[in-house]
Amino acid sequence: MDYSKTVSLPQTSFPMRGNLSEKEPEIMRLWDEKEVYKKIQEKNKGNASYILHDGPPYANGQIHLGTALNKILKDVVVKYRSLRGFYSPYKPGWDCHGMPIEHQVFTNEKKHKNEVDVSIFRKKTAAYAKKFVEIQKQEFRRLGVLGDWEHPYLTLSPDYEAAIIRAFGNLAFDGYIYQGYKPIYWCISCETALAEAEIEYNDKKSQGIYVKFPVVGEEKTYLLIWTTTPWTLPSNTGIAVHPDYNYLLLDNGGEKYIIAEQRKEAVIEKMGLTPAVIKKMKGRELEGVRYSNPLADRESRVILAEFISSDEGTGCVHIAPGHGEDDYYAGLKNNLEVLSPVDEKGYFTEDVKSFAGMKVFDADSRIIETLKATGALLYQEDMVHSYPHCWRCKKPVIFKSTTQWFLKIDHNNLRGVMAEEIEKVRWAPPEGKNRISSMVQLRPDWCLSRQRLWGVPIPVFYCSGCGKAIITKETISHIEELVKQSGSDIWVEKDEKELLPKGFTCPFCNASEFKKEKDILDVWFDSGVSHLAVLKEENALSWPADLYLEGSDQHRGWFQTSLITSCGITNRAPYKAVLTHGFVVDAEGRKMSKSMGNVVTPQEIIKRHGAEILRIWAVSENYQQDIRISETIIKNSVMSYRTIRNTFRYLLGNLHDFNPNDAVPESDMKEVDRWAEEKMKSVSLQVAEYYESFAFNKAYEEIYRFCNVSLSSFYLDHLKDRLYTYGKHSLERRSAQTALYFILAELLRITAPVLSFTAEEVYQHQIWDKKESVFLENWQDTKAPDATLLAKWERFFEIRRQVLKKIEDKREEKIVGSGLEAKVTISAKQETLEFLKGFEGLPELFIVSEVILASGDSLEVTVEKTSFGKCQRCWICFPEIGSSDAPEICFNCQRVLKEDGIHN
RNA sequence: GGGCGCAUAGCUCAAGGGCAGAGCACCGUGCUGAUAACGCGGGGGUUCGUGGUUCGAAUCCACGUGCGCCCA
Repeated sequence: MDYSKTVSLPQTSFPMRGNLSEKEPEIMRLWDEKEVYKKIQEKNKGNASYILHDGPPYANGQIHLGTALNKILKDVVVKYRSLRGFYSPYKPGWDCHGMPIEHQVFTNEKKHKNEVDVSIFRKKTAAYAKKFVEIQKQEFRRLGVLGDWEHPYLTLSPDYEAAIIRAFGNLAFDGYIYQGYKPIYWCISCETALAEAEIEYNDKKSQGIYVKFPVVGEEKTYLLIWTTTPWTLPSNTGIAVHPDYNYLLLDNGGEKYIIAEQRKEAVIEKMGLTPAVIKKMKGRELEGVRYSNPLADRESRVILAEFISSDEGTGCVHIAPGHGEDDYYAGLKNNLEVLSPVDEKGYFTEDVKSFAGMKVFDADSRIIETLKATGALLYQEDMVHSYPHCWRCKKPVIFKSTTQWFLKIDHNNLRGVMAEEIEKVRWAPPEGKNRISSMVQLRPDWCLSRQRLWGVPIPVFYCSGCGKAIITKETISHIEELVKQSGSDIWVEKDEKELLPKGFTCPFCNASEFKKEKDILDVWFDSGVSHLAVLKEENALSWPADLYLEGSDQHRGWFQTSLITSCGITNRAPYKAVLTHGFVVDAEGRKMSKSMGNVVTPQEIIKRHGAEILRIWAVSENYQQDIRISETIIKNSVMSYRTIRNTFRYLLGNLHDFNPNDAVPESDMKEVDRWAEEKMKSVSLQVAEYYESFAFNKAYEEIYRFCNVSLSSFYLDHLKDRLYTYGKHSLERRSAQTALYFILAELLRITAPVLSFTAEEVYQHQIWDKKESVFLENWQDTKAPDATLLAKWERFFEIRRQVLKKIEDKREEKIVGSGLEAKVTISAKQETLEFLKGFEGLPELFIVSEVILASGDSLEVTVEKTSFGKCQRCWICFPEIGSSDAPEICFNCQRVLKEDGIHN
């Protein structure tokens, strides 16, 4: 007889292979159709809330692995919290204004800033941004991220823009906003001021020149300076020396030079000079020394500064406060004049007589010629150095001074408030606190002005009568209202009369004619007020956020801009905790770039393996460092996915004829089944702890090891006999199924935050009572596991390992094949024997046919081939097999067949 | 150039002064009632390098190299 027909083998329609790239979209449809996200919120409404505020990705281009990683991590956090019963809505957002989009649309249109109708152009940039919002939205959803995708926040929506205007107004009323003349990065090609974030450093070829600045009143005595930007020399209004350095007066046969002692060797060697030292003095002694500018009819003086390098130059530093940040601050301290005789396109203005009309970079060589001609040039060399470039057009930028709007960081002790608030925030990893602290300590005022088209206008009017800037409660709330109704385009489309309240007159001079500001706000201001525009505006959300979760670059970006606006307006940080992750790099740890050809996209991984694999990758790496990705790493994720999937399949398959009503009370369960439940509980608690502390890789590993080690290699393997060959309704089989059911339900819940698609797929395959989605389940508050029981079994596993090893030895000797052919003899001390006797069914636990216990001095395991015959039904060897009572199958199986009504 | 951080098996991660470990991959093997599945066993390490502290260093210190982020 074919006894395989009489055993209870696993049955399930849950396929072994995931076929994820096709299956996942089906599951997404299920989530959509059943409105799972909405129902999760309804389920948890009224409970304690946990708000993760989404940092808005920039609505430009398709998502990359970095954005995918970020969204997956956020999703894990939110799903975990939601399963735990927290009210944890997730409202995704997008950053929609700004230069990259503007630049892209200009490129598409093949037009320049000055050739477009601003109003029409802004419609195009808006359309462009919205297009990518849709594209990215689909891509994010494809990752399995649940959220309020129907109602995301967009920084270009009228409500949001109105919130920006209001935030700017509030900061202005409190005195944080001022107009300043200050050097800023300026791209002469894009004709715009650039934020620090818009700068990238690349190598640039420059002329390094050594220039003699004649000391007034001293015959043929010169301060020797070194610069790599000759064009800034006409704007020189000071020379800085370090107060503590030694300076030398050198005699080079007629001419005398002043340079720092530490720079002497390097400088004279380069120029082949052999001067004599006439005098040595401290830098501070030089303060106030007057000199004349070889390129301008101007006298200036020597100042002191600490930032002077002893590694390059001459120790005498050319200061042009209009063309450099250090220069600006040094000048500010010493009351130096700020000159910036350069127009928006980078041409010298009439203020520079000899070079007016020349582009600054072109002027370099003319200036060098002039210096040469007048004998002011001592030395000249080509050099390549790291120099700031525009991130868009990749051309070198300049420092240029213009009138701009600033947010003052030291007003109202804002810097101090920020420092205090930083202390209260939980930074993960903790290094983040240090990082943002030092940045906040050192950061300059925030330049908010951008000379661009695509953004929120700076809501300021200038009185035509007195020229003063107007920012009043009246004007701001009027503009805010207009923007709320019509969007910020109204600023461009309407004239001043229409943008101001009826009959508005200048509070300073009563005039009634005004000019509106043309600049727009830095796009970082947009996202920097999201906590106000989104968290404070939406009833469903709350402020401050429980968590911000972004890449570590946002210490300088969003974490900081949000902190500034929040502390400025509310005196508090907008977040309670900040979690950061590193950057995605290739297999060798190098960053991905098109030119390196090492870019991996989420789209291709999803297509080949499914989003679930990407989710596994995201959580199984230690995301606080750089996160590598490669074929091998993805293969690893695929393999571990299969293991977990198969575990689920096996659980489902062995529960096909089980109903929760069949569950056996705990007191009637076999001890090993109780062990399995206790083990599950301990894993579950551990995993919750890991989720709680954002240690997702540890959570995943815990789950994986449970499936692989506890279940697959021991518990499920040993259970086969009981599940397959015992009576269908027997207590033994039901006891096992009771444990399996418990484990399946628990495993689904703890796995769902990560393996969302698969958990849902499994959940839908359950045949008993269930909710519409696994995400509508509630995480059970697990009781502490029975530690004594777990410890007892740990000791058993030690012995089991030795038994398995001995069986393997005999297998190599070709004495046994299957473990069921083995007879195991364990000799040990009495205590150990007693311990082993405490286990019911040792042969089943070792998956062998015979276990003999014998006393001995120490633990010793011997294995031989059993002399019994093999039962044709359960494959275990029994002494009765071959006898007339049991020619083929064992007594147990005979009884089972009778019980189950099967006759042979 | 400066600040912050990272570096342990082919891969992902443990061990934070006391024998360098797990899972995967790989190799071998068993089973054929989880079968593109499952079980068992095995090999695999200059703990990035150099120097120091220490009875003892992957671990602490210094310097260096490589990589990443941020800044100049």
